[in-house]
Amino acid sequence: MTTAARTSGLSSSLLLQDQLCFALYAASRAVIARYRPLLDVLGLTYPQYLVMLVLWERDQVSVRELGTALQLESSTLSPLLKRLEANGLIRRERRVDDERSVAIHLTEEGTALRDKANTVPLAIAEAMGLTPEQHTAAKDLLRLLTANLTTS
Amino acid sequence: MTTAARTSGLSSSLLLQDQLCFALYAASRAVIARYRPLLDVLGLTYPQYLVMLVLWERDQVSVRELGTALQLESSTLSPLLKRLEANGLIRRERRVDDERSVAIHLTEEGTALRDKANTVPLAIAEAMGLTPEQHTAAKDLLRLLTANLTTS
DNA sequence: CGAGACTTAGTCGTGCACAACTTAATCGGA
DNA sequence: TCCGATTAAGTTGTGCACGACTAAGTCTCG
Repeated sequence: MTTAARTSGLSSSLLLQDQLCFALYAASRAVIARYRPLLDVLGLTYPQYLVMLVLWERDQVSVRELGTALQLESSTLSPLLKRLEANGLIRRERRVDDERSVAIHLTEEGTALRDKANTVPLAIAEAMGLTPEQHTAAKDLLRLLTANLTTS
Repeated sequence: MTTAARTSGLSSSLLLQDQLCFALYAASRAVIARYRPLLDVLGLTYPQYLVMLVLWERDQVSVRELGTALQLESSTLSPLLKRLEANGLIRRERRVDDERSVAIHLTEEGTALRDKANTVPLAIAEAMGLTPEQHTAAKDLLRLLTANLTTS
């Protein structure tokens, strides 16, 4: 343990409750659990919902672009996208200009689902029960953390 | 959208990057990805590591107690514990006083692994790159968030 | 031009995560 | 006492996540 870490109070113990990593893991699952009943109504899982968020924002994205946005591998996305296609929410088509690439675009049904999803973010935000300041602080800290962990 | 939410800037948009939930999900996976190479050396996955943390803290816990500590179902823990047992780190024995319950306890090998794991928390804390204040603030916010989400 | 390097999706295997359910043991009150 | 309710662990099925790998298309440079 470095002097800096010891004097700063940075946890280097093996106690579960000391660990930020566990707080993160537990919080993430708790949030997803809160989403579940709301997303069940829409016929979506949580990762599927995230894919739909990207598509509602910008249609016609490649699998690779989705992976960049969500930080997911094609080995995760390919089966997930197949399920979304089987459920009639998206279609997948090889790009004409680059046949390695697959363009994902919304069906009419997929586009329409956006209206039903409109109430979800606020319902979750309210269930989180954080003040606006806490909400912003948490988001900023988590983004910083992710950036630190992925850019080195 | 309530007036409070609108004026406070609480996100009710469907933009991926606005969402605390996504920041949380991405950060959690980024942390686990950082752990992976360190835990590979110990022959553990991340959830297995969490179980070992509990056992290093207090041996002889039931599956139920593990589930309470880690917020995991027996349907997640039972197969995980089987793998830990197959790897020689733990043993499972039915309690004599209550045969519904299974006591999990460390083997010699499982106990010994603790020494090798000692360097892990600090390595992760340093990779996170947060100041002690940010680290504490993040932990506190995530605990508050989890508490709010699970107690209502 | 043409061969090797690179890129893009996708498959496969392993290990969570969780809902729904089952089995077995224990408890608790009439 | 005994029987219904409760509790503990485990099974099964579905859907991520990710590493390792494959197949096919594109690029690049000699």
